[in-house]
Amino acid sequence: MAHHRSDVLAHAVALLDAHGLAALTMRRLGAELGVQPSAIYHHFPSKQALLAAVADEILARGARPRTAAAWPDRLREVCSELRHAMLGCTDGADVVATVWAFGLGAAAPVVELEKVLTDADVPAELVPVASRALVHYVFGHAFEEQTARQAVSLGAVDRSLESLPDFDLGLDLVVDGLRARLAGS
Amino acid sequence: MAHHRSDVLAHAVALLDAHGLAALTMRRLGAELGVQPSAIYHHFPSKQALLAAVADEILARGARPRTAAAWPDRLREVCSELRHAMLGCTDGADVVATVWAFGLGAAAPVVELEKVLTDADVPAELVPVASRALVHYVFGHAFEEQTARQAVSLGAVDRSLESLPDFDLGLDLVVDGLRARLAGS
DNA sequence: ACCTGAACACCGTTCAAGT
DNA sequence: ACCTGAACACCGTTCAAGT
Repeated sequence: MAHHRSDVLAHAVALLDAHGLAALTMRRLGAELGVQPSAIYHHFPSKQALLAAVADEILARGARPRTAAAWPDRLREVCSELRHAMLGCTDGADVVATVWAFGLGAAAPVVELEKVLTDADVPAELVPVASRALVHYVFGHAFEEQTARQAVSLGAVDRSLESLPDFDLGLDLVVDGLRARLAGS
Repeated sequence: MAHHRSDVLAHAVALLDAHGLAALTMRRLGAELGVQPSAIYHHFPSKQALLAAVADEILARGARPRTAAAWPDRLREVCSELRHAMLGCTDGADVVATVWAFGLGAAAPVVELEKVLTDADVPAELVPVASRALVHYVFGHAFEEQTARQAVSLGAVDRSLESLPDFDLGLDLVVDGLRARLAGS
């Protein structure tokens, strides 16, 4: 039977979540779909394009309602959603951060952060810097957490995970820095 | 003629810098050394172990003298050195961040940041959070900058690089957040 | 100590051809 | 529109054997 782009994408996300990025292979994905590897190229021009769609799907699945009113809380809401969306899928942080850095997708969180900052009357020249500083922190934190957990479970390293720093506290450091800058202007 | 571990490592770094992570292959590295791929396993137990050594070497080559006295400047000095060390080698940010997250190496910058923070009488429970927030920012920023540059030069995407945010300004956001927290205690 | 040679179990991508 | 089958040019890793 014939598949659609959405079928291929759904199976790709399922494969990623079940067995990690190393297992998300055009050949394994083909096998999962009962199809030759080359058939996937009818739906996606390259593996990179497939991964970009996977990254967007991971973010879409992590969407949550917005409730906060004050801008610091709105920033925390967006960052927290981004973090949980990535942690919700095996190797999610790696995939999303890479796709975003390549400029191929996963841009929604940054766009939303920029909107929140603009709404908060943050000076225009500070908006891109601040929004990027926030996502750099979120990506870095989630990537470390996810990778360290895998390293331990693979037995590659005997690292204590208790000392993994608190996400919210570090985030507040950036938010507070921004707040201090606003108060001073 | 026989090679030493240091020869293999030097050729690995040269290969990475010249052609990127995708080209740093056990087979290509063997060819570069005039040796069978399997010979490399005499010097490194796995490619992961080789990459860990490469990451440490990238950091070692980027070492600079320390001159700052005040703790905010000392933090900036360490972060700036880390950033330039990674940007100084093709795919350096990717390699260093991944090795560090796996807990296999590249730990020196975090250790040094923790020392600076401790010297500055930052509360002990804040030291690991703050040092990690700083490296998460530096890794995220450098990875984006390096990856975006590659994407553009590969023609994979037509993204303006002018809007790449200023590194120091974003870093000051985190430092200021830390400063605000100290003043409040 | 350092390396060869061969094998095993894989990759992404292309492309003519089929339905 | 969606897929097959075969090919091309690769991967990391293991292991017995050589010097």
